[in-house]
Amino acid sequence: MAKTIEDIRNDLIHVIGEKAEKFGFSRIAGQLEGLLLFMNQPMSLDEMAERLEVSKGSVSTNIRLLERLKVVRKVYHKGARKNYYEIRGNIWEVETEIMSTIARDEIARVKSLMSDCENDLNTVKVKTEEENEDINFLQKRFSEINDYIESAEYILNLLLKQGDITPAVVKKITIS
Amino acid sequence: MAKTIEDIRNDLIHVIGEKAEKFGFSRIAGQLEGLLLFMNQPMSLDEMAERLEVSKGSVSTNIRLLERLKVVRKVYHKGARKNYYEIRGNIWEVETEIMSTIARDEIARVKSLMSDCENDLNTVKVKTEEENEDINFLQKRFSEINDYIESAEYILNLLLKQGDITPAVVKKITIS
DNA sequence: TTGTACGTTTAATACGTACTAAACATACCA
DNA sequence: TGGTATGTTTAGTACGTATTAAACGTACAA
Repeated sequence: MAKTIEDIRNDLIHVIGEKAEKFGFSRIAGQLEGLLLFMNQPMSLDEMAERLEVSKGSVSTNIRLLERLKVVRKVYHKGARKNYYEIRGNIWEVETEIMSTIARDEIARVKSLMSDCENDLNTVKVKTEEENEDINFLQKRFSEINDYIESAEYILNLLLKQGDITPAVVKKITIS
Repeated sequence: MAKTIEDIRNDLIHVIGEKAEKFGFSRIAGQLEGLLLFMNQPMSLDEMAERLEVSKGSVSTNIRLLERLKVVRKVYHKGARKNYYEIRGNIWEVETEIMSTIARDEIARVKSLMSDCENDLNTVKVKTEEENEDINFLQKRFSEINDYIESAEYILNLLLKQGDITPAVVKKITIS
């Protein structure tokens, strides 16, 4: 028995839902992204809830998460009280936006905490030779981490500086 | 009251533990990575369990996960029956290994499922004009996704082809 | 062969959190 | 003003899964 278009759409939505879970988002957030990616029309909260068979509350919460992440945006229908949402760009734009948001947040978190640890380490009163070795070792690690963070930021900025990255542009990336 | 070196090490282990959870690993897996990163000596299962105050079973399971991910490796102590583990490289090597593993696995998964969906779409019997538009739209999306995957693979291969990526090398990455 | 020291596996539990249903808030229309 | 249509918040529940404790397997030593 051949699949219908709706069957295939369901499969696609499911794939994106699982992808979302892998990257730390809820299943429904991913399914909403998938739904709007593979429907070529904006949808209301009620329509999305009905289509995915989930509660309206979940749709409300998760669609606003996607809005914050710049994955979807509201689109205004003339004389309609409902909110309609659509995907914000093509797949490349959406995915890189998500990725860079995750990366930026995590880099900021680690950076701040590492800085705290480095400061703490400077206040340690060294008594034994063993302690001294320990401190030197940790300082070597700090230096590695700082290098790593710097590199990650470099790549991130490189990609973000380009306004509109396309697959064609990506192939121009080289290590000279 | 100033912190001791062990206090600072605990903070560091905690940071890495949280990082692991953000990227879909268990807290203990991350804490083990952190522990071995910030101790400058190999440790046995029992030592790790005691130091982190977790069960030995958890350490066993999670350390083998880290071994599979090439984050840690066994190191043989002469005439010792215990297994000792140490971190497998510097922070850059460990982190990029983890990242590229995650990326490679997810790319493979999506690639295979998308291919299935594309095949299914070709078997759909088109009846209405509306259905035809739907199919064209989905095919446009497939093409976007394939481009995206191709780009991701390009970048991944670029990084992996270099045997030993260092922060200095990263700064040579440019979009020409 | 038996005992001991280790690593692994497993059954049960604990825990976080996504999700739902329902109450609530708000805006628009009659 | 009241009534209806919409979106949001929240308290409770369900569910997945990380973790533990204990049983188990295995290899070495005496």
